[in-house]
Amino acid sequence: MTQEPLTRRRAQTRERLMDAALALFAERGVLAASVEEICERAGFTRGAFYSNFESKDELCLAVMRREAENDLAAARTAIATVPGGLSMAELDAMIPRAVEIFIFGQRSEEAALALAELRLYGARTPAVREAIASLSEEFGRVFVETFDGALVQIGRQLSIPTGEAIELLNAVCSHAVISSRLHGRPPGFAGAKQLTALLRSLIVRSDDQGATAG
Amino acid sequence: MTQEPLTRRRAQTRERLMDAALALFAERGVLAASVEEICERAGFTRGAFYSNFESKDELCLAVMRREAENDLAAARTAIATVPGGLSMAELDAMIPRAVEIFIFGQRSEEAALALAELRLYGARTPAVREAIASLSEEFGRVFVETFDGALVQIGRQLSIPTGEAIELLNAVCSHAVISSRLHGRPPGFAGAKQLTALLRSLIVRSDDQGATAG
DNA sequence: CGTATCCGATACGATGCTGTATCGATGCGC
DNA sequence: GCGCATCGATACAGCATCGTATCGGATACG
Repeated sequence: MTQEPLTRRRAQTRERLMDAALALFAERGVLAASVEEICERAGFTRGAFYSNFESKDELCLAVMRREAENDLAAARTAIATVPGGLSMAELDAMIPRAVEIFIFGQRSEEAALALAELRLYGARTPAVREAIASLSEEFGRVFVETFDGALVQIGRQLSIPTGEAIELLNAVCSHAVISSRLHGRPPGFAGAKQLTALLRSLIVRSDDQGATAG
Repeated sequence: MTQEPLTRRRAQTRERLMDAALALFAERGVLAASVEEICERAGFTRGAFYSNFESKDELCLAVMRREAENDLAAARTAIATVPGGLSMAELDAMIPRAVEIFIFGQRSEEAALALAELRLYGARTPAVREAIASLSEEFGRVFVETFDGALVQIGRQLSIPTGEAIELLNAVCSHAVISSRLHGRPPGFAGAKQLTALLRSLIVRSDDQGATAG
Protein backbone atom coordinates (compact mmCIF):
# COMPACT_ATOMS: atom_id res chain seq x y z
CA MET A 1 0.00 0.00 0.00
CA THR A 2 1.97 2.97 1.31
CA GLN A 3 5.41 2.17 -0.06
CA GLU A 4 7.18 5.19 1.40
CA PRO A 5 10.91 5.74 0.83
CA LEU A 6 11.67 4.16 4.21
CA THR A 7 15.35 4.58 4.95
CA ARG A 8 17.52 1.61 5.93
CA ARG A 9 17.73 2.75 9.52
CA ARG A 10 13.98 3.06 9.78
CA ALA A 11 13.42 -0.36 8.28
CA GLN A 12 15.73 -1.96 10.81
CA THR A 13 14.00 -0.20 13.66
CA ARG A 14 10.66 -1.50 12.46
CA GLU A 15 12.04 -5.01 12.18
CA ARG A 16 13.43 -5.00 15.67
CA LEU A 17 10.19 -3.65 17.06
CA MET A 18 8.24 -6.33 15.25
CA ASP A 19 10.57 -9.05 16.52
CA ALA A 20 10.17 -7.85 20.07
CA ALA A 21 6.43 -7.60 19.66
CA LEU A 22 6.15 -11.13 18.30
CA ALA A 23 8.08 -12.52 21.24
CA LEU A 24 6.09 -10.58 23.79
CA PHE A 25 2.76 -11.39 22.19
CA ALA A 26 3.64 -15.05 22.53
CA GLU A 27 4.78 -14.66 26.12
CA ARG A 28 2.09 -12.43 27.54
CA GLY A 29 -0.48 -11.72 24.88
CA VAL A 30 -1.20 -8.66 22.80
CA LEU A 31 -2.92 -6.68 25.50
CA ALA A 32 -0.49 -7.48 28.27
CA ALA A 33 2.45 -6.45 26.13
CA SER A 34 2.78 -2.75 26.79
CA VAL A 35 4.26 -0.47 24.19
CA GLU A 36 6.98 0.39 26.64
CA GLU A 37 7.89 -3.25 27.15
CA ILE A 38 8.05 -3.91 23.43
CA CYS A 39 10.37 -0.96 22.95
CA GLU A 40 12.52 -1.96 25.88
CA ARG A 41 13.04 -5.43 24.52
CA ALA A 42 13.88 -4.03 21.10
CA GLY A 43 16.37 -1.66 22.68
CA PHE A 44 14.38 1.51 22.05
CA THR A 45 12.13 3.84 23.91
CA ARG A 46 8.57 4.78 23.12
CA GLY A 47 9.75 7.68 21.01
CA ALA A 48 10.95 5.21 18.39
CA PHE A 49 7.68 3.36 18.47
CA TYR A 50 5.40 6.31 17.89
CA SER A 51 7.75 7.53 15.21
CA ASN A 52 7.29 4.25 13.33
CA PHE A 53 3.77 3.11 14.11
CA GLU A 54 0.59 4.97 14.69
CA SER A 55 -0.61 2.54 17.34
CA LYS A 56 -0.15 -0.94 18.70
CA ASP A 57 -2.93 -2.04 16.40
CA GLU A 58 -0.96 -0.95 13.39
CA LEU A 59 2.03 -2.85 14.72
CA CYS A 60 -0.14 -5.95 15.05
CA LEU A 61 -1.17 -5.71 11.44
CA ALA A 62 2.41 -5.21 10.34
CA VAL A 63 3.55 -8.24 12.32
CA MET A 64 0.81 -10.43 10.88
CA ARG A 65 1.54 -9.34 7.36
CA ARG A 66 5.24 -9.91 7.77
CA GLU A 67 4.73 -13.39 9.17
CA ALA A 68 2.30 -14.30 6.43
CA GLU A 69 4.77 -13.14 3.81
CA ASN A 70 7.57 -15.10 5.41
CA ASP A 71 5.48 -18.26 5.58
CA LEU A 72 4.39 -17.90 2.00
CA ALA A 73 7.95 -17.38 0.82
CA ALA A 74 9.10 -20.39 2.83
CA ALA A 75 6.35 -22.53 1.34
CA ARG A 76 7.22 -21.49 -2.18
CA THR A 77 10.89 -22.12 -1.58
CA ALA A 78 10.19 -25.55 -0.16
CA ILE A 79 8.05 -26.44 -3.16
CA ALA A 80 10.46 -24.97 -5.70
CA THR A 81 13.36 -26.77 -4.05
CA VAL A 82 12.35 -29.90 -5.89
CA PRO A 83 12.97 -29.31 -9.60
CA GLY A 84 10.24 -30.58 -11.86
CA GLY A 85 7.70 -30.59 -9.08
CA LEU A 86 7.21 -32.69 -6.00
CA SER A 87 6.97 -36.40 -6.28
CA MET A 88 4.43 -38.23 -4.18
CA ALA A 89 7.23 -39.75 -2.12
CA GLU A 90 8.73 -36.36 -1.47
CA LEU A 91 5.35 -34.99 -0.56
CA ASP A 92 4.92 -37.89 1.81
CA ALA A 93 8.16 -37.03 3.51
CA MET A 94 7.18 -33.41 3.81
CA ILE A 95 3.88 -33.98 5.52
CA PRO A 96 5.23 -34.82 8.96
CA ARG A 97 7.58 -31.89 8.72
CA ALA A 98 4.72 -29.66 7.64
CA VAL A 99 2.71 -30.84 10.58
CA GLU A 100 5.53 -30.16 12.95
CA ILE A 101 6.58 -26.77 11.78
CA PHE A 102 3.34 -25.75 10.17
CA ILE A 103 2.64 -25.71 6.48
CA PHE A 104 6.13 -25.97 5.04
CA GLY A 105 7.23 -22.89 6.93
CA GLN A 106 9.97 -22.43 9.44
CA ARG A 107 7.60 -21.01 11.92
CA SER A 108 8.64 -21.36 15.51
CA GLU A 109 6.37 -22.28 18.32
CA GLU A 110 6.73 -18.73 19.50
CA ALA A 111 5.42 -17.35 16.25
CA ALA A 112 2.58 -19.85 16.16
CA LEU A 113 1.51 -18.81 19.62
CA ALA A 114 1.80 -15.13 18.78
CA LEU A 115 -0.32 -15.59 15.68
CA ALA A 116 -2.98 -17.49 17.57
CA GLU A 117 -3.03 -14.62 20.01
CA LEU A 118 -3.17 -12.03 17.26
CA ARG A 119 -5.98 -13.82 15.53
CA LEU A 120 -8.05 -13.96 18.68
CA TYR A 121 -7.21 -10.36 19.46
CA GLY A 122 -8.33 -9.35 16.00
CA ALA A 123 -11.57 -11.27 16.25
CA ARG A 124 -12.70 -9.23 19.22
CA THR A 125 -11.22 -5.85 18.37
CA PRO A 126 -13.42 -3.86 15.99
CA ALA A 127 -10.62 -1.45 15.11
CA VAL A 128 -8.56 -4.17 13.44
CA ARG A 129 -11.03 -6.92 12.68
CA GLU A 130 -11.72 -5.97 9.12
CA ALA A 131 -8.09 -5.40 8.27
CA ILE A 132 -7.08 -8.76 9.69
CA ALA A 133 -9.94 -10.51 7.98
CA SER A 134 -8.97 -9.23 4.57
CA LEU A 135 -5.32 -9.96 5.23
CA SER A 136 -6.27 -13.50 6.14
CA GLU A 137 -8.42 -13.90 3.06
CA GLU A 138 -5.80 -12.41 0.81
CA PHE A 139 -3.09 -14.79 1.94
CA GLY A 140 -5.51 -17.66 2.28
CA ARG A 141 -6.23 -17.46 -1.43
CA VAL A 142 -2.56 -17.37 -2.32
CA PHE A 143 -1.78 -20.33 -0.09
CA VAL A 144 -4.56 -22.34 -1.68
CA GLU A 145 -3.29 -21.52 -5.15
CA THR A 146 0.23 -22.42 -4.16
CA PHE A 147 -0.66 -25.79 -2.70
CA ASP A 148 -3.10 -26.66 -5.43
CA GLY A 149 -0.46 -25.83 -7.98
CA ALA A 150 2.01 -28.14 -6.30
CA LEU A 151 -0.55 -30.91 -6.10
CA VAL A 152 -1.59 -30.58 -9.71
CA GLN A 153 2.00 -31.15 -10.77
CA ILE A 154 1.87 -34.63 -9.33
CA GLY A 155 -1.67 -35.39 -10.42
CA ARG A 156 -3.16 -35.12 -6.98
CA GLN A 157 -5.69 -33.02 -5.16
CA LEU A 158 -7.32 -32.96 -1.76
CA SER A 159 -10.57 -34.72 -1.09
CA ILE A 160 -11.86 -31.67 0.72
CA PRO A 161 -11.47 -28.04 -0.36
CA THR A 162 -7.86 -27.02 0.07
CA GLY A 163 -8.87 -23.96 2.03
CA GLU A 164 -10.64 -26.10 4.58
CA ALA A 165 -7.69 -28.42 4.88
CA ILE A 166 -5.46 -25.45 5.62
CA GLU A 167 -7.92 -24.22 8.22
CA LEU A 168 -7.97 -27.64 9.78
CA LEU A 169 -4.21 -27.67 9.99
CA ASN A 170 -4.24 -24.19 11.41
CA ALA A 171 -6.78 -25.14 14.01
CA VAL A 172 -4.94 -28.21 15.20
CA CYS A 173 -1.57 -26.52 15.26
CA SER A 174 -2.65 -23.50 17.24
CA HIS A 175 -4.59 -25.68 19.64
CA ALA A 176 -1.56 -27.91 20.05
CA VAL A 177 0.88 -25.12 20.68
CA ILE A 178 -1.39 -23.72 23.35
CA SER A 179 -1.75 -27.15 24.92
CA SER A 180 1.98 -27.53 24.92
CA ARG A 181 2.38 -24.32 26.90
CA LEU A 182 -0.48 -25.11 29.17
CA HIS A 183 0.74 -28.53 30.17
CA GLY A 184 4.40 -27.67 30.08
CA ARG A 185 5.05 -30.32 27.49
CA PRO A 186 8.02 -30.27 25.17
CA PRO A 187 7.61 -28.77 21.71
CA GLY A 188 5.75 -30.81 19.20
CA PHE A 189 2.36 -32.16 20.08
CA ALA A 190 0.61 -35.38 20.85
CA GLY A 191 -1.70 -35.50 17.85
CA ALA A 192 1.08 -35.09 15.30
CA LYS A 193 0.99 -38.69 14.17
CA GLN A 194 -2.77 -38.71 13.86
CA LEU A 195 -2.76 -35.46 11.99
CA THR A 196 -0.09 -36.72 9.64
CA ALA A 197 -2.21 -39.73 8.85
CA LEU A 198 -5.24 -37.54 8.42
CA LEU A 199 -3.52 -35.21 5.99
CA ARG A 200 -2.08 -38.04 3.97
CA SER A 201 -5.52 -39.55 3.70
CA LEU A 202 -6.83 -36.31 2.27
CA ILE A 203 -4.48 -36.45 -0.70
CA VAL A 204 -6.08 -38.32 -3.55
CA ARG A 205 -5.62 -38.77 -7.29
CA SER A 206 -7.13 -35.95 -9.28
CA ASP A 207 -9.97 -38.05 -10.69
CA ASP A 208 -11.59 -39.51 -7.58
CA GLN A 209 -12.60 -36.44 -5.68
CA GLY A 210 -15.69 -35.76 -3.64
CA ALA A 211 -16.07 -39.23 -2.19
CA THR A 212 -16.21 -37.60 1.21
CA ALA A 213 -17.49 -34.18 0.21
CA GLY A 214 -21.22 -34.14 0.10
CA MET B 1 -12.09 -27.94 47.49
CA THR B 2 -13.13 -25.21 49.90
CA GLN B 3 -16.81 -25.94 50.21
CA GLU B 4 -17.69 -23.07 52.55
CA PRO B 5 -21.24 -22.58 53.80
CA LEU B 6 -21.86 -20.06 51.01
CA THR B 7 -25.21 -18.39 51.58
CA ARG B 8 -27.83 -18.20 48.87
CA ARG B 9 -27.24 -14.51 48.33
CA ARG B 10 -23.54 -15.03 47.94
CA ALA B 11 -24.00 -17.86 45.49
CA GLN B 12 -26.20 -15.71 43.29
CA THR B 13 -23.73 -12.89 43.37
CA ARG B 14 -20.99 -15.23 42.30
CA GLU B 15 -23.15 -16.57 39.49
CA ARG B 16 -23.96 -13.13 38.17
CA LEU B 17 -20.33 -12.13 38.32
CA MET B 18 -19.33 -15.26 36.44
CA ASP B 19 -22.01 -14.68 33.81
CA ALA B 20 -20.83 -11.15 33.27
CA ALA B 21 -17.23 -12.28 33.15
CA LEU B 22 -17.97 -14.96 30.58
CA ALA B 23 -19.69 -12.45 28.33
CA LEU B 24 -16.96 -9.87 28.67
CA PHE B 25 -14.19 -12.40 28.17
CA ALA B 26 -15.80 -13.35 24.90
CA GLU B 27 -16.29 -9.75 23.84
CA ARG B 28 -12.99 -8.22 24.81
CA GLY B 29 -10.74 -10.89 26.25
CA VAL B 30 -9.66 -11.66 29.78
CA LEU B 31 -7.16 -8.88 30.12
CA ALA B 32 -9.27 -6.18 28.52
CA ALA B 33 -12.18 -7.00 30.78
CA SER B 34 -11.54 -4.88 33.83
CA VAL B 35 -12.84 -5.92 37.20
CA GLU B 36 -14.87 -2.74 37.25
CA GLU B 37 -16.52 -3.56 33.94
CA ILE B 38 -17.37 -7.08 35.01
CA CYS B 39 -19.01 -5.77 38.16
CA GLU B 40 -20.87 -3.08 36.31
CA ARG B 41 -22.35 -5.57 33.87
CA ALA B 42 -23.36 -7.84 36.73
CA GLY B 43 -25.00 -4.91 38.50
CA PHE B 44 -22.45 -4.67 41.30
CA THR B 45 -19.48 -2.61 42.23
CA ARG B 46 -15.96 -3.75 42.92
CA GLY B 47 -16.73 -4.20 46.58
CA ALA B 48 -18.86 -7.21 45.70
CA PHE B 49 -16.13 -8.64 43.57
CA TYR B 50 -13.36 -8.52 46.11
CA SER B 51 -15.73 -9.88 48.70
CA ASN B 52 -16.31 -12.95 46.55
CA PHE B 53 -13.08 -13.53 44.70
CA GLU B 54 -9.51 -13.00 45.66
CA SER B 55 -8.51 -11.89 42.19
CA LYS B 56 -9.53 -11.97 38.57
CA ASP B 57 -7.44 -15.11 38.18
CA GLU B 58 -9.55 -16.88 40.75
CA LEU B 59 -12.65 -15.77 38.90
CA CYS B 60 -11.21 -17.22 35.71
CA LEU B 61 -10.70 -20.57 37.36
CA ALA B 62 -14.20 -20.51 38.79
CA VAL B 63 -15.69 -19.71 35.40
CA MET B 64 -13.76 -22.49 33.69
CA ARG B 65 -14.74 -25.00 36.31
CA ARG B 66 -18.38 -24.02 36.15
CA GLU B 67 -18.46 -24.31 32.37
CA ALA B 68 -16.73 -27.67 32.43
CA GLU B 69 -19.23 -28.96 34.98
CA ASN B 70 -22.14 -27.69 32.93
CA ASP B 71 -20.82 -29.30 29.78
CA LEU B 72 -20.23 -32.56 31.51
CA ALA B 73 -23.69 -32.58 33.00
CA ALA B 74 -25.19 -31.77 29.61
CA ALA B 75 -23.24 -34.58 27.99
CA ARG B 76 -24.37 -37.08 30.60
CA THR B 77 -27.94 -35.97 30.28
CA ALA B 78 -27.84 -36.28 26.52
CA ILE B 79 -26.41 -39.79 26.76
CA ALA B 80 -28.76 -40.89 29.53
CA THR B 81 -31.72 -39.52 27.61
CA VAL B 82 -31.73 -42.67 25.53
CA PRO B 83 -32.70 -45.57 27.80
CA GLY B 84 -30.67 -48.71 27.33
CA GLY B 85 -27.82 -46.84 25.71
CA LEU B 86 -27.38 -45.09 22.40
CA SER B 87 -27.97 -46.92 19.21
CA MET B 88 -25.66 -46.33 16.30
CA ALA B 89 -28.41 -44.52 14.44
CA GLU B 90 -29.02 -42.23 17.37
CA LEU B 91 -25.34 -41.61 17.70
CA ASP B 92 -25.21 -40.77 14.03
CA ALA B 93 -27.91 -38.23 14.49
CA MET B 94 -26.13 -36.69 17.42
CA ILE B 95 -22.83 -36.13 15.70
CA PRO B 96 -23.85 -33.13 13.64
CA ARG B 97 -25.48 -31.63 16.69
CA ALA B 98 -22.37 -32.30 18.73
CA VAL B 99 -20.29 -30.62 16.08
CA GLU B 100 -22.54 -27.63 16.03
CA ILE B 101 -22.95 -27.04 19.71
CA PHE B 102 -19.83 -28.76 20.85
CA ILE B 103 -19.67 -32.18 22.42
CA PHE B 104 -23.30 -32.73 23.34
CA GLY B 105 -23.34 -29.55 25.38
CA GLN B 106 -25.50 -26.49 25.06
CA ARG B 107 -22.51 -24.27 24.87
CA SER B 108 -23.11 -21.00 23.14
CA GLU B 109 -20.73 -19.39 20.74
CA GLU B 110 -20.08 -16.82 23.41
CA ALA B 111 -18.98 -19.44 25.89
CA ALA B 112 -16.83 -21.18 23.31
CA LEU B 113 -15.06 -17.93 22.55
CA ALA B 114 -14.62 -17.14 26.22
CA LEU B 115 -13.16 -20.55 26.87
CA ALA B 116 -10.74 -20.26 23.98
CA GLU B 117 -9.69 -16.96 25.44
CA LEU B 118 -9.35 -18.39 28.93
CA ARG B 119 -7.32 -21.29 27.70
CA LEU B 120 -4.90 -19.02 25.90
CA TYR B 121 -4.77 -16.69 28.86
CA GLY B 122 -3.97 -19.61 31.11
CA ALA B 123 -1.25 -20.91 28.85
CA ARG B 124 0.74 -17.72 29.18
CA THR B 125 -0.04 -16.77 32.76
CA PRO B 126 2.18 -18.58 35.26
CA ALA B 127 -0.08 -17.76 38.19
CA VAL B 128 -2.94 -19.85 36.79
CA ARG B 129 -1.30 -22.20 34.33
CA GLU B 130 -0.94 -25.13 36.65
CA ALA B 131 -4.43 -24.82 38.05
CA ILE B 132 -5.96 -24.67 34.59
CA ALA B 133 -3.85 -27.55 33.38
CA SER B 134 -5.00 -29.84 36.16
CA LEU B 135 -8.58 -28.69 35.74
CA SER B 136 -8.34 -29.53 32.08
CA GLU B 137 -6.80 -32.93 32.76
CA GLU B 138 -9.32 -33.72 35.44
CA PHE B 139 -12.31 -33.06 33.23
CA GLY B 140 -10.57 -34.48 30.20
CA ARG B 141 -10.38 -37.84 31.92
CA VAL B 142 -14.01 -37.75 32.91
CA PHE B 143 -15.12 -36.81 29.42
CA VAL B 144 -13.12 -39.66 27.96
CA GLU B 145 -14.67 -42.11 30.40
CA THR B 146 -18.11 -40.79 29.66
CA PHE B 147 -17.81 -41.09 25.90
CA ASP B 148 -16.04 -44.39 26.00
CA GLY B 149 -18.76 -45.72 28.25
CA ALA B 150 -21.43 -44.62 25.80
CA LEU B 151 -19.54 -46.15 22.90
CA VAL B 152 -18.98 -49.44 24.66
CA GLN B 153 -22.72 -49.81 25.13
CA ILE B 154 -23.15 -50.00 21.38
CA GLY B 155 -20.05 -52.06 20.71
CA ARG B 156 -18.08 -49.24 19.20
CA GLN B 157 -14.92 -47.34 19.90
CA LEU B 158 -12.87 -44.67 18.20
CA SER B 159 -10.02 -45.53 15.92
CA ILE B 160 -7.84 -42.96 17.63
CA PRO B 161 -7.56 -42.34 21.36
CA THR B 162 -10.77 -40.74 22.57
CA GLY B 163 -8.83 -37.99 24.27
CA GLU B 164 -7.23 -36.99 21.01
CA ALA B 165 -10.55 -37.00 19.24
CA ILE B 166 -11.91 -34.64 21.85
CA GLU B 167 -8.90 -32.40 21.45
CA LEU B 168 -9.41 -32.41 17.72
CA LEU B 169 -13.02 -31.39 18.13
CA ASN B 170 -11.98 -28.74 20.59
CA ALA B 171 -9.38 -27.38 18.23
CA VAL B 172 -11.69 -27.15 15.26
CA CYS B 173 -14.54 -25.64 17.23
CA SER B 174 -12.52 -22.92 18.85
CA HIS B 175 -10.81 -22.12 15.59
CA ALA B 176 -14.16 -21.96 13.88
CA VAL B 177 -15.78 -19.71 16.40
CA ILE B 178 -12.88 -17.30 16.14
CA SER B 179 -13.10 -17.38 12.35
CA SER B 180 -16.76 -16.68 12.57
CA ARG B 181 -16.14 -13.53 14.59
CA LEU B 182 -13.22 -12.49 12.48
CA HIS B 183 -15.05 -12.70 9.18
CA GLY B 184 -18.38 -11.60 10.52
CA ARG B 185 -19.97 -14.84 9.40
CA PRO B 186 -23.18 -16.21 10.90
CA PRO B 187 -22.92 -18.77 13.70
CA GLY B 188 -21.96 -22.27 12.71
CA PHE B 189 -18.90 -22.82 10.64
CA ALA B 190 -17.82 -23.84 7.22
CA GLY B 191 -16.08 -27.07 8.09
CA ALA B 192 -19.02 -28.54 9.97
CA LYS B 193 -19.92 -31.03 7.29
CA GLN B 194 -16.34 -32.15 6.86
CA LEU B 195 -15.87 -32.48 10.58
CA THR B 196 -19.05 -34.48 10.89
CA ALA B 197 -17.81 -36.88 8.26
CA LEU B 198 -14.44 -37.04 9.96
CA LEU B 199 -15.91 -37.88 13.33
CA ARG B 200 -18.23 -40.47 11.94
CA SER B 201 -15.29 -42.11 10.23
CA LEU B 202 -13.50 -42.36 13.54
CA ILE B 203 -16.21 -44.53 15.05
CA VAL B 204 -15.50 -48.19 14.43
CA ARG B 205 -16.56 -51.57 15.77
CA SER B 206 -14.75 -52.52 18.91
CA ASP B 207 -12.68 -55.26 17.30
CA ASP B 208 -11.00 -53.47 14.40
CA GLN B 209 -9.08 -50.76 16.13
CA GLY B 210 -5.66 -49.36 15.43
CA ALA B 211 -5.84 -49.54 11.64
CA THR B 212 -4.81 -45.90 11.58
CA ALA B 213 -2.95 -45.70 14.85
CA GLY B 214 0.69 -46.56 14.44
C1' DC C 1 33.92 19.02 6.28
C1' DG C 2 29.69 21.51 7.09
C1' DT C 3 24.81 21.58 6.95
C1' DA C 4 20.09 20.15 6.68
C1' DT C 5 17.04 16.51 7.67
C1' DC C 6 15.47 12.65 9.78
C1' DC C 7 14.98 9.81 13.77
C1' DG C 8 14.76 8.35 18.31
C1' DA C 9 15.26 9.89 23.51
C1' DT C 10 13.37 12.51 27.26
C1' DA C 11 9.89 14.79 29.89
C1' DC C 12 5.19 15.68 30.91
C1' DG C 13 0.18 15.60 31.85
C1' DA C 14 -3.67 12.78 31.72
C1' DT C 15 -6.26 8.67 32.33
C1' DG C 16 -7.99 4.28 33.98
C1' DC C 17 -7.39 0.36 36.83
C1' DT C 18 -6.14 -1.85 41.12
C1' DG C 19 -6.72 -3.22 45.89
C1' DT C 20 -7.90 -1.80 50.58
C1' DA C 21 -10.24 0.16 54.31
C1' DT C 22 -14.42 1.75 56.03
C1' DC C 23 -19.33 2.12 56.42
C1' DG C 24 -24.15 1.41 55.60
C1' DA C 25 -27.69 -1.97 54.38
C1' DT C 26 -29.60 -6.38 53.88
C1' DG C 27 -31.15 -10.78 55.21
C1' DC C 28 -31.15 -14.68 58.33
C1' DG C 29 -32.02 -16.88 62.87
C1' DC C 30 -34.37 -16.60 67.13
C1' DG D 1 -40.22 -8.14 64.78
C1' DC D 2 -35.19 -7.66 66.47
C1' DG D 3 -30.31 -8.17 66.69
C1' DC D 4 -26.35 -9.75 64.67
C1' DA D 5 -23.40 -11.32 61.18
C1' DT D 6 -22.68 -10.97 56.50
C1' DC D 7 -22.42 -8.65 52.23
C1' DG D 8 -21.76 -5.13 49.01
C1' DA D 9 -21.16 0.23 48.19
C1' DT D 10 -18.16 4.15 48.65
C1' DA D 11 -13.91 6.59 49.05
C1' DC D 12 -9.05 6.80 48.69
C1' DA D 13 -4.17 6.34 47.52
C1' DG D 14 -1.03 4.33 44.34
C1' DC D 15 0.57 2.70 40.05
C1' DA D 16 1.26 1.74 35.20
C1' DT D 17 0.42 3.10 30.76
C1' DC D 18 -0.63 6.14 27.16
C1' DG D 19 0.14 9.79 23.61
C1' DT D 20 2.40 14.19 22.75
C1' DA D 21 5.55 17.81 22.52
C1' DT D 22 10.18 18.96 22.53
C1' DC D 23 15.06 18.31 22.09
C1' DG D 24 19.64 16.32 21.00
C1' DG D 25 22.29 13.50 17.94
C1' DA D 26 23.09 10.63 13.97
C1' DT D 27 23.05 10.30 8.96
C1' DA D 28 23.18 11.57 4.19
C1' DC D 29 24.62 14.80 0.92
C1' DG D 30 26.71 18.74 -1.14
